[in-house]
Amino acid sequence: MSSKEKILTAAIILFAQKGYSGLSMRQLALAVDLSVAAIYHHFPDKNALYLETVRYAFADKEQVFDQVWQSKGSAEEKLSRFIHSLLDVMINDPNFHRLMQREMLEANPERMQLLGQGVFNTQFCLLMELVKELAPDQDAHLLASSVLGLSKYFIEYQPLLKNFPGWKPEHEMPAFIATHITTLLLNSFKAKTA
Amino acid sequence: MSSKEKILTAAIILFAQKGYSGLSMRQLALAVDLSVAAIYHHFPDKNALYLETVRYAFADKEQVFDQVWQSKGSAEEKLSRFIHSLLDVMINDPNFHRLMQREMLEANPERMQLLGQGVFNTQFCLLMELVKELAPDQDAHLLASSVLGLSKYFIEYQPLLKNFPGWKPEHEMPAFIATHITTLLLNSFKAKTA
DNA sequence: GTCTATATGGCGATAGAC
DNA sequence: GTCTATCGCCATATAGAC
Repeated sequence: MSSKEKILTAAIILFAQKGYSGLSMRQLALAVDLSVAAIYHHFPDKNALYLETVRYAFADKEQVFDQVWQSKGSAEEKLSRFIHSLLDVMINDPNFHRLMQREMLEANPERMQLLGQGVFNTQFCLLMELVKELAPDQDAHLLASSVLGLSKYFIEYQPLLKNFPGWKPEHEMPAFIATHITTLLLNSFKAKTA
Repeated sequence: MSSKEKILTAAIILFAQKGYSGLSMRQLALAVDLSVAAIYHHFPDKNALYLETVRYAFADKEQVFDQVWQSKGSAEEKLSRFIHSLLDVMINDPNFHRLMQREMLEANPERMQLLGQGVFNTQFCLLMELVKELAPDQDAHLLASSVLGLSKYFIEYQPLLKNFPGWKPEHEMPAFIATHITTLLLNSFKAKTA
C-alpha cells in the first residue's frame, strides 16, 4: 500500500469522524506516521485532499449491490434483498455513511452532481426499474427515494429513536428493520394495485 | 433583545451553516457586533455556548404541531396534516433542520437523551397514538419512525435526488411530497388490515 | 457589560536538506 | 518521497480598564 493510499484510507475515517475543519493536517500526519510536509507532497492542499478522499471512499460502492441485481427471484424478493444489503453497508461501513451524511449537510451542488450522475446513478436506476415492476402505475423516482429514505433514517436516527417510548432492542437489528421496511412498501403497492 | 439572546440567535444560524469547529468566536463576535471578550462574559467557553445554542434552537419547537393535534378530523386527515406541518417546519426553518442534522452526526448519547426524553418526546408519543389508530396491529414505534424518516429524507436529499433520472420539479414541492408520503403509508395500513 | 490588549498555542502551508 | 524547521496567521481564552 502506497503512502498516498495510506493517507486516503486514514483520511476517510478521520474526516468522517471529525469533519473537514475538525481534522487538522497535523492529526492526519500523526495517524499515518508521516510528516505534514510528506502529505503536502501528495496533495496540493487540504481541500484537494478532502475531495480525493470522498472520491476514494465512494469509488468501490458501485458494485456492492451487483449480487442483488444478478440474483434470481421475484421482484418482491429482490426488493427485500436490496434493502438488506443497503442496511448492511450502512452499518458495516459507518465511515462511508458518515462521510455521506457530511456531504449532504454541505450539499455542494457540484459534488451532488458528481454523486448523482456518477457514483450512484446505476444503482438508483436499477432500483427504479425494480419498483416499476412492483408498482407500475406509481412515480418510480418517488418510490425509489422512499426505499432509500426509510433505510437511511432507521440507521441514522437509531441513537435518538432509542430514547423514545416504545423502543425495543430488536428495533436496532438490521434484519428486523429490513423486514419492516419491505413489508410497509409491499403492502402499500398491494393496496394501490388492488 | 438582550445581548445574550442576540448572540444565541446568531449562533443558531452560524453553527447550523458552519458547524462547531467551522465557526470561530471572532466570526460570531463580528456577526453580533460585539467583542470576543463580551461573548465570553455571557458564556464560560465555546462548548457551553454551543450547547446553549442547541437548547435555545429546539426550545420553541415543542408547540409547533399543537394545531395538528387539536384539529378536528379523521385520523387519516390528521396524519396528512402532521406530515404537511413537518415538511413545512423543515423547509421554513432550515437552520433548525441543519442543527438537527449536525446533532445526529455527532450523536452524543447525553444530548440524544435530552432530545428524545425532553424536547421531542410529546410529539413522538402523539404521533404513535395516531398511527396506532390507523394500524392497531402494527408496531407503533416503527411506524412513527417511518413517518419521520420519509419526511426528513425527502427534504435532506433533495439536492442529490435532483440529479437522478426521473426527477421532476414537483418532487421538491412540499405539498406533493406530503401527498406521496401520506398515500404510501395509508395504502400500507389498508393492505395490512384487509 | 463591554472594551482593548495580549497570552498561548494550533493551524495550513512552504523552504530546503537528504 | 520524506524529513526538520519555520513562517505568518488565526484560534480560544484571559486580564484589567472603563
